[in-house]
Amino acid sequence: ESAVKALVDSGSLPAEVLEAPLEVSDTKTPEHGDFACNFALVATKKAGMPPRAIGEMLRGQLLSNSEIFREIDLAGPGFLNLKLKPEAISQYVPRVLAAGDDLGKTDLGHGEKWNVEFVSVNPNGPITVGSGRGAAFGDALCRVLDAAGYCVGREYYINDGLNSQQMRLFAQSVRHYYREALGLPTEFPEKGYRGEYVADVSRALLDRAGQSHGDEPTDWFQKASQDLMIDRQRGDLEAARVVFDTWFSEQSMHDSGHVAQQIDRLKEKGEAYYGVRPEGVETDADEQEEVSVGKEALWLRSSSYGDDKDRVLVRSDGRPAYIAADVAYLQNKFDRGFQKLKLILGPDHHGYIGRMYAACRSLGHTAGHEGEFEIIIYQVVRFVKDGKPAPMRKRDGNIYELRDLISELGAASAPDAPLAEQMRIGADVTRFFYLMRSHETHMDFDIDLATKQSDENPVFYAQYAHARICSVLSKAAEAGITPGADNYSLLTHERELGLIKKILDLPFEVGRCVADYGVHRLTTYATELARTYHHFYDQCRVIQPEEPELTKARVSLCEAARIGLAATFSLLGISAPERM
RNA sequence: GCGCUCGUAGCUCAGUGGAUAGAGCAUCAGCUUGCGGAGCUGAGGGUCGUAGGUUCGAGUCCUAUCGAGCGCGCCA
Repeated sequence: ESAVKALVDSGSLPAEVLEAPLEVSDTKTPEHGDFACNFALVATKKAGMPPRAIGEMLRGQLLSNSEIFREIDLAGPGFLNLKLKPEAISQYVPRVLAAGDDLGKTDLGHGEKWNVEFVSVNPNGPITVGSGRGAAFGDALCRVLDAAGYCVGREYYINDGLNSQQMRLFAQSVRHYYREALGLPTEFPEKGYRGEYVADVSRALLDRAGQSHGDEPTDWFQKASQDLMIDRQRGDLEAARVVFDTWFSEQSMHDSGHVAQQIDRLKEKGEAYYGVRPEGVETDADEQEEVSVGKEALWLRSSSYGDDKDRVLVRSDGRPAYIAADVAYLQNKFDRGFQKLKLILGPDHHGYIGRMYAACRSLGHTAGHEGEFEIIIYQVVRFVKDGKPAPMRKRDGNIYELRDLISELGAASAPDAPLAEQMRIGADVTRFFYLMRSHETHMDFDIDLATKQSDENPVFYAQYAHARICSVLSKAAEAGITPGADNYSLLTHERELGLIKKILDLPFEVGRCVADYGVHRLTTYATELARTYHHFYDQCRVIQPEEPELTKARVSLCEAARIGLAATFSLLGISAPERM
């Protein structure tokens, strides 16, 4: 940049070129040097000169007053290929050692308070493999945001509203099994929940609360079975190493009057009105009946904030609709001091974005990628098991649970290991597989393949590199050599320098993940870093008694690579084993 | 019908408007007096769905179109 300025100052280039963006990027092939600069191409129009002429001037300027460039080539249509002196690269090794576990951390976020809500599965079933993707993605994103200097609150919203029809149906299903176990007259509710876990809940209820509740109303069963289900969900998520700071109850906002308060506020602001469904919109039979009674629902003016249509806030029978609690919940998060709200939702929530953004705007807040509130949708993951798609619905009783996926993958990878070790490995593999793909792309998760081929799993490839380094380091330690060297300029081998550059990419990758939430890049990075280490290891023998200085420098580089791998694993929520 | 997402190697998928589009798996051929061979080296494999457009330059941005998935309730 200063080189460009100098050229402008000296009159060689017109001032307009300062408006052109200056970019320096990695190169794809080694012969293109360490970094490439396309400025000459970008600036050619502004300068009114051919790109190669600009490039030549820039090259001369950079070489004349720089101590870090070894060589600069002008290539192709006008790329500047910058080659750094080895010392300029190797000097970063001690900095990585000094950073240690903090490698990759930045202060991009300046401690800004962010709320990230994810998973938030209704408390009427265990965590499924479908929600597992959201769990792994949300958790990894939080880890990345933490590392980037944001103050992150991880939140789980419990849909425990007593007016929820789904939850009432679930409670009635539990009640049926409970009464059945006691021999009381009962009938399975229409469209009730049939999964095995429903009977589990009723049995747990018998254990915990005793046999005297057969005549309790649905409310009682809803509260009791919710609590049991939430405990189970929490356990499922912990098996995947996903933990939350806050488990927030929807019902608590109804109880405290917060929901009613926010509804009143919207009415006062003129954001809501009483009325019947607009003409020309289809209504079903039940609704016709209700409307004919002459009662009116309260509508939110969401269409004036970008939504397709207005939404019912309070039903004509006086019960608040689901979105009322959502509005109140949004406001509640802002009231708790969060500056930005992120909501991670599954692929069946596309239709949700418009109304939620509208609701947010009606509260006087901004929404969207740059706004105070943003919804991030992850795409479907399809599971193939025993050669056919695995169903994940809750009501057909055939649930594929996240917990089972973890234990299956763990058991397949290490059949002889103790259970705890299997669960650790299973969590590693499960998380890595979920995170390998961009959250915004559809993905297939082939269980048969993941279990059969687990030996050649990319997660083991990366972890193996870490274990290998640990082995080398302990071997070095036996010989009295620990990380830390006097002369890092001995690191001049192409693969040594390549490894250092790859380690230094980590903070850059973290920054990109924050920008577009593409945390899957870290799995790619982990694989690349592991490969770069294997390449180095293959050609550069680390421990050489006859070369004590070089050995010390290389041991230090090994430690730097270990730090880089461990930091990446930590961001992904994957373990960094010292032995495999 | 409307909206969102996706379409890249046999399969699953990476790819920051840049140079010869990459990885894993699968297939084939090699590498070990030595620090962990769960590794390394090499080969084959591509009309980036299709057609236009934007520009010095498009897998990437825009438009259209075809195909696949998901969503569109006074359910949550």
